[in-house]
Amino acid sequence: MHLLGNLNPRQQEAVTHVSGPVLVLAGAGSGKTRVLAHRIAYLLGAVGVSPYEILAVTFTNKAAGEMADRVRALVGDIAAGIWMGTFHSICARILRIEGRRLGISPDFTIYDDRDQVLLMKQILSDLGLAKSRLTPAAALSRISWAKSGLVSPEDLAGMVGNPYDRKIADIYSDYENALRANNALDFDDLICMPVRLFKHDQDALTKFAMRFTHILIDEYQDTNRAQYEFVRLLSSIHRSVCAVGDDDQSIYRWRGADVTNLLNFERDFPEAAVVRLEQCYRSTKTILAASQAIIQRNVERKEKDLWTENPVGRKVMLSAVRDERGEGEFVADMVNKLMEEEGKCLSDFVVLYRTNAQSRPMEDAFRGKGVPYVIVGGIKFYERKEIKDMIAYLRVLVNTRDSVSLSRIINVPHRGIGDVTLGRLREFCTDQGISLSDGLTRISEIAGLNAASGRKLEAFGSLLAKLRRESAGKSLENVIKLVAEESGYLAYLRTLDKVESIARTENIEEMVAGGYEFQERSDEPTLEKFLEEVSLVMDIDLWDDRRDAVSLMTLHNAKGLEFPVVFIAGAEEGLVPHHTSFEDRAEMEEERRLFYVGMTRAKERLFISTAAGRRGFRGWMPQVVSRFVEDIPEEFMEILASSEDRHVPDETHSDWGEEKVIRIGTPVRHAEWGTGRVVGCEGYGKQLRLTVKFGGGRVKRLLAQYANLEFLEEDPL
DNA sequence: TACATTGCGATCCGT
DNA sequence: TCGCAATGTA
Repeated sequence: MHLLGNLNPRQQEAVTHVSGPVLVLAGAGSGKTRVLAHRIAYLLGAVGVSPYEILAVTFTNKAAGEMADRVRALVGDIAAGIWMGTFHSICARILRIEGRRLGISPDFTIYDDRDQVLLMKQILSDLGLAKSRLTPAAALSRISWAKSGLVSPEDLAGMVGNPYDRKIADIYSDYENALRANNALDFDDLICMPVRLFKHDQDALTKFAMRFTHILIDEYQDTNRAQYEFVRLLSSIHRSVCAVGDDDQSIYRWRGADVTNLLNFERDFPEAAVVRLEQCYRSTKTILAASQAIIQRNVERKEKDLWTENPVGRKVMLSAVRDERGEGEFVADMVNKLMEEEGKCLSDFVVLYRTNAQSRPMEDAFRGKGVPYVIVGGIKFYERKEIKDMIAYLRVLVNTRDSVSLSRIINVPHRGIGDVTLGRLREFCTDQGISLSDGLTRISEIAGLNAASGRKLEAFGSLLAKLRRESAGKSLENVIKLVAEESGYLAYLRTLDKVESIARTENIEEMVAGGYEFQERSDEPTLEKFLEEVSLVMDIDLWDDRRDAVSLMTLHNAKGLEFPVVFIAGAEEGLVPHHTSFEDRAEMEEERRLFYVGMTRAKERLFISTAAGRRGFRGWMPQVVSRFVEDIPEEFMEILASSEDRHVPDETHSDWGEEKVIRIGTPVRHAEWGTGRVVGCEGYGKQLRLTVKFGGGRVKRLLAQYANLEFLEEDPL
């Protein structure tokens, strides 16, 4: 039958075991996406399950869309109506329907981190903590940790022996009240609130737990406590959960993900079948072996035995470059070379890095060499100032209680309403227990307000009333146009200098187009749904993999993707592993998994580059090769010598002995091996180790102190 | 009281 | 490099 065609026996088992819980331990490239798609198709086509009964959770919205396409290709339109999406989008959907049971109005706003910080600043200043060492972001980070672990303010306050948390608990409590007053939810709320609903409202739980006879969850290793609880509750009746994941690819611990959800699946569902997918269809034998050598150094992991029938392929290439510019040039040159010599096309390549800041020099090199590229991530479209402003207007139209958005736009464009006037309005509203929006209708009652400021507030109030009146019944596209025009925002942009003005006006036009596109595509093209989508889109969702360009993204964004040729840039101590992880063994293991995820994205070719130094915000910093590279056995790796014109600037030196200048590319002579070149440099001081490539292709790793190397001033080659 | 300017500080990963 | 807070100016 075609629903099982081309699946190996393990995969078939994962697809056809539909009578109870299944844990699918899926190694990198083992075809888990196919398994999930086939399982859904099998449920619909062979078992006769209604699409209405299926809930499928994916890690990105993009993955959900692709899953839907694959299922449709297998069984056709009977797949329509499946609930498929990320935890956040599925939970938002549940809350729009059932939120009222928790006192959440369906027109709630979703606050992103910028909104959260603005709200938190207000709270800290109300508590007299504005000048304290506690930053809004730090408080929010602790609160987010609590929420994603389902820890309430009371729980947090009760945690013994932590005075810091006692203080945070008060802030947490105020923060929650403020969110409710604003009719707003943060990202963590989207998950916790349905959990709270299901725990306290048996009717609501029964309704959904009865409905979803089959639940599938991808990337289960990266679920957090709240998401785990959500799944546990929803599956409490039918117990038919199919969890797919790989503990070696858990890379979101820092965001509250808890890999024990995966490791303890069999404890939670003792009747579970466990299927291991260990045949890798993606990578060459060499890439697989090299990546296994690295991940096997982790202590906290399940042992697995991945294998492949793919060819041996080429060795992993390590390129030692001078600095970030040299790295960019190396990658761009190699892209050109492989396109010319091996017939690769632009979309075959991806460049992966640890931090978004690394994209800049990479872009410069690509632009300089005329290689088309797309960047995934960085500054999001919806985070641009003018777009956030427009969204704030739209939010205020939908949710009149949203004071964070209202504060954002009350003086944008300039209306002569400053901090003092806004402060008086805010104070009045807090006293009266009303929203800022309601306060605008009672301006005459506000104490200490001069007549001019009062009139300005009045004018802003009537603007909002007018926008509300005129937007009623209009299409999404026209509402956005209306707001841009009537608010004076477009006129304001025209007063800016030319370049700025044009770029930002274009962004607003792009947003109008986005609104039009949304209303064409969505089955429910409301302003609420549009704002929800805008809040929940991920950078990777917007990435077009068919576009004729090299992709640039972070290692995190690469999860779940694959490419014929992968470049991992910045394989250096401090980047991967990131310096913030040095002190913590668990975090270090996560860095290793991250590097592993990057390596296993590659199908045919894997390039790793490492720079001798980088120009940071404090000038030139010497860099050291990542310990992960060190763990790749030499038989799987080939070191590319750097070209002759690459030199480390003179200020770079080891602190070993006298100040010797060690450059990538520095010529050396050894009594036994003859002349060669430094192609890599690791460690500091007495630990300084050099990788030297000698004539005849011999590569030696040497402890510099004892190597008896002669560093040559003149290049003999 | 609002708005422009300068200077400083922080800068991982992201729903 | 960029965004924001303190400071200066209208």
